[in-house]
Amino acid sequence: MERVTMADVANKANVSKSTVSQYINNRFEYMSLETKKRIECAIEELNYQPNIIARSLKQKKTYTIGVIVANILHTFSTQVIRAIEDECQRKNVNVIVCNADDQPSKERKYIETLRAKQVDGLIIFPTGGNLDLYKKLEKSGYPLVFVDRTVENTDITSVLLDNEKASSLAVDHLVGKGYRNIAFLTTSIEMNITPRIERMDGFKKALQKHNLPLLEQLFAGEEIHKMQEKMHFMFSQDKVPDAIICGNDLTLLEVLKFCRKKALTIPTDVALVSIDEVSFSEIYNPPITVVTQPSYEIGTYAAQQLLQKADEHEKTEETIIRFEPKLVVRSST
Amino acid sequence: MERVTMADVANKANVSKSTVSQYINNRFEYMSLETKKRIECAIEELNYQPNIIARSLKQKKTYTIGVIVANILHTFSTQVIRAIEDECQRKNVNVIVCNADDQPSKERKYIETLRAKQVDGLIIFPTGGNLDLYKKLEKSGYPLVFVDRTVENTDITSVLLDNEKASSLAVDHLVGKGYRNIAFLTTSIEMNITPRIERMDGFKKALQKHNLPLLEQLFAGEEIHKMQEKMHFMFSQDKVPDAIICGNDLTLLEVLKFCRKKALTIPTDVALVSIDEVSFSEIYNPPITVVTQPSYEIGTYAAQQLLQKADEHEKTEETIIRFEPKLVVRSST
DNA sequence: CATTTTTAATAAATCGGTTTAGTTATTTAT
DNA sequence: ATAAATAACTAAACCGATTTATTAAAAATG
Repeated sequence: MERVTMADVANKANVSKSTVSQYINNRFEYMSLETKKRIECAIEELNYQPNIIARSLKQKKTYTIGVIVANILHTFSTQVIRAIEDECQRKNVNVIVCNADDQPSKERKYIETLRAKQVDGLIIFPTGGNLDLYKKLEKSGYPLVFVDRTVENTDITSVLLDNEKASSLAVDHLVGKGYRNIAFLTTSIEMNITPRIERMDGFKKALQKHNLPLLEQLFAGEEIHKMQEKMHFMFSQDKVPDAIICGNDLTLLEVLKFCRKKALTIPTDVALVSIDEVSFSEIYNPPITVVTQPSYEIGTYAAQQLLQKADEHEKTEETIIRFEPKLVVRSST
Repeated sequence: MERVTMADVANKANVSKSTVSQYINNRFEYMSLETKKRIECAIEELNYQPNIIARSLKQKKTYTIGVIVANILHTFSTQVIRAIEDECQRKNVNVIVCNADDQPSKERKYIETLRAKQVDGLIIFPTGGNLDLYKKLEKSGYPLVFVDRTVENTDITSVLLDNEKASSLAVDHLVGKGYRNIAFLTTSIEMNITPRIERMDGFKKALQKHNLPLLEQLFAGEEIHKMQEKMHFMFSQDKVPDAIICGNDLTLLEVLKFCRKKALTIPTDVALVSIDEVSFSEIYNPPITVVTQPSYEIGTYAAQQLLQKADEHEKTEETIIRFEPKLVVRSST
């Protein structure tokens, strides 16, 4: 347990700490070959490993970034995180992931502890509930990138999907297939969460584009545990939907649960399109048509943006970067 | 960006750094109420936040643990991680999660960088490929807990499922339902990975218990990308399986893919039991019978064990802790 | 009133590195 | 032969906290 320090190495090799430090940082210019070898041996023998904490303190860099995800349960979140981690590993940066569980208070706490831990920057899937903090971070020039969602009244770089287009792709496809009573369902839109709002808007615009009526009972943003009830209501109206667009993966699960309960056959009783990919879309009976996000690209791009900011400490010009959704047609439509 | 330090607060409040430190650590005993208030104000005004890096350096504690998961793609892994994070949050400890991607070299690298980062302990889903390092850590008394897998020739605390029982539950159930040609399929068993080996063994023992023959062609541990081929082979033999036990969730996905390709109806053509829960088991057509692990309990327990070791720095007595699997019968059998 | 104890606070060492400004000794240039 | 340049190092300050030993003043005790 007794850790070996640089001083121990210096002693053993009969040089000063400074020289060992030079060695550790691969600055061999001012060091004889003989010295270099002695240090090498000492490190080997003592099994020395530098204390990164000490280095971080002096250098004011931790080579660590934080990721605060609003809700880790979304498949999209996990994929983006995966991409961020890969990109950071390439750049030799560590990642600490925190899940805010959709609670602004948790998000706030994580932002604060991660800053206290001196992480070099933050990638946040913002809950939207901490505008003051976001602004404070922005003003202080702290490296910050938003993913999946934007926050109004800030100029923080945000990397996200062209959500309206995603809805439009789904609607175009369904209309093309002859469906006319298209419903749109998503998780709660109370909190002004970008993708939900934009996908809903995109849905409405797309319906208008096709000259389809906008029926109140055919779209809803509802909390997950009230969704069954909501669908029950939808299907008890006179205009029963012949197709449903699920605003995200969690919604899809609820819709499938409902279909199973009501013994609705897909796609004959009702067609289904999910925005966001799910693990089982290909192997489900029937396989499910989805609009996918390029989540890996989004994550990679976000990480690159952040690392660039953390490195150069300059603002990058663009503030909102949109990625293109893609329709993958399967048998649920 | 210019960070406020304790010295700044001390200046503003007209006290020494020491006193501010006492304040930060809630040791108000030797401090007048007046001083306390002055410090409070100064902190408020300057918006001071302690630098945890500096604290860690002195205290030799980072209040951070590392989790190195062999393969993050398993549902089980993500659930365990979730539990670990929850437990650690309760104890005000941060978690850094790393994915070794089943590669011992990556695992080694992560162990080393996390140690260099001075994390207070490690929870590892071991790849099994770094015995020397495991032993070194064990010998040095470094807090360490294994999850999901054990490693032979070490006495490192391991928290895992009673895997043999899991297989036995599945077999008992299938035999009870009248299935006789039961196949067992899992991902590669080359690397001696505990759950795969034990589940396979459990499967064989259970067959023997029921006096069923052990047919070579009805069990396999195969790499994921060769699995379709393997199943093709299985189903081209004279004794075609009437039931398949999937050794884990990734295997289940492959089996379902195969069933879809070959238009096999579940459970009439072939019954299915999956060891490990998946997100879609309830909503699949048909819903899938699974043997679940108490992954949340496993994760919580592992975290508790580790935090205890990190705190008290004593060995806990038990080395292998097994949790009970549970059969959840659905319509795939 | 002198002495001890308690209270309230501080100076300085420390953690384990990095970095800057020197210091020798040797070599090269003048 | 002397000055300048270079090679090969090192001492000491520093990062921002914690902690130990110490001090000065006030309060309690005999």
